Amino acid sequence: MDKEARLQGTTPAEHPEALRLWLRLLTCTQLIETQVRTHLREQFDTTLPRFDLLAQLERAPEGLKMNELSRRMMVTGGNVTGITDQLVSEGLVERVAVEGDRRAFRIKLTDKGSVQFADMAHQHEGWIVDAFAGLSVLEINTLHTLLGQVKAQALLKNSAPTETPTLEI
Amino acid sequence: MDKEARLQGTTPAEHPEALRLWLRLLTCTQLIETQVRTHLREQFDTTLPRFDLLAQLERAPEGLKMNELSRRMMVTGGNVTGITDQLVSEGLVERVAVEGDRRAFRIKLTDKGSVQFADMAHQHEGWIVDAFAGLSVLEINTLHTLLGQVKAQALLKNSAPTETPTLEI
DNA sequence: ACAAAATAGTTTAAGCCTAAACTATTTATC
DNA sequence: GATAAATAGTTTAGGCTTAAACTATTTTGT
Repeated sequence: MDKEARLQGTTPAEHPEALRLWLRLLTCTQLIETQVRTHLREQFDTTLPRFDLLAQLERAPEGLKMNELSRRMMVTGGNVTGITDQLVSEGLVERVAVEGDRRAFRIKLTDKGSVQFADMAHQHEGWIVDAFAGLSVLEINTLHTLLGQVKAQALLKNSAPTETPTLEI
Repeated sequence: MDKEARLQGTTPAEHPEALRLWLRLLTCTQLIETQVRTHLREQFDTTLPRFDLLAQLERAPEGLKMNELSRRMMVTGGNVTGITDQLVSEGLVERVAVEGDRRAFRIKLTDKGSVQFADMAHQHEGWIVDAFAGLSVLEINTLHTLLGQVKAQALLKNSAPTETPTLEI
């Protein structure tokens, strides 16, 4: 928390627009997330974090190390350990030893996991398209661009001086 | 889940923009939320759900019933029970009997809660202003409007046929 | 009036998530 | 080479969240 940030932080009720936007952003995310969670539970008897982990692995055919998964999913390492344990016990992912570093290993999708994820991902895309069905492609892209600026600003603050999360593609 | 929604849902990889936007929306919300949680913990030794509950009460001087709090906070009743219990034990809110309905009561801010919240809310606004410091007021308002359309669409789907959440002001 | 249904709120079991402390291994430094 | 520091991952304690089952009370329908 540097001095400039603290000064900004103490400015009172001067920008009601920002607060209003934040509440709306939160509402939108929460509404869509709730829908996705419900669909995942009802149609696939699974959860969003499990789906997220599989989605990360699907884009990394050679597998990912735990700390890489943790960074990309933007959650703590301990959290990834727990979710991975479950997916391993369900036979959807596996831990593979890393050559030359006995501390680490890579998490990889199994064939079973790969098949199962493909089905879920297909449905998932439909739910998301539905969620934004009220917007034109142009509006969607405008939103994406503006949120890009929000993201850039947030990354400045969000410590992690060495690396940047890549939840997104 | 009506037939039309299912048909839309099965449309494959036709709108990559929607998925991309969703991931970015999620990233932005998560980054800002993490910052707010960290600030609340470090500066006030409290949590976001506790802050949220107080914020709802602050706008309702006459207090709110549990189901009303639950609806506005967009969380389940059981959740509100737990958070309320803590805030009661900290002396920040109180349960007040409702005239003529022995099942219900109102949750109200205590004087202590009111004072404590005022301080937090002031800081909180600063953190949020900082989070959107990369955008002009015009851009903030554009985002707000576009997200309004997202919200409207999400509310259509999000069941709750009788009432609409009001997390926002 | 009374039984059935609805409503207000709580409890329970299970999963998610975090920060902090921990183990094991590797890398850096002298 | 021996020690210190850094890194990879796990464990632990505690809080958040949910869905479903539960208690108590009120409303509805007859």
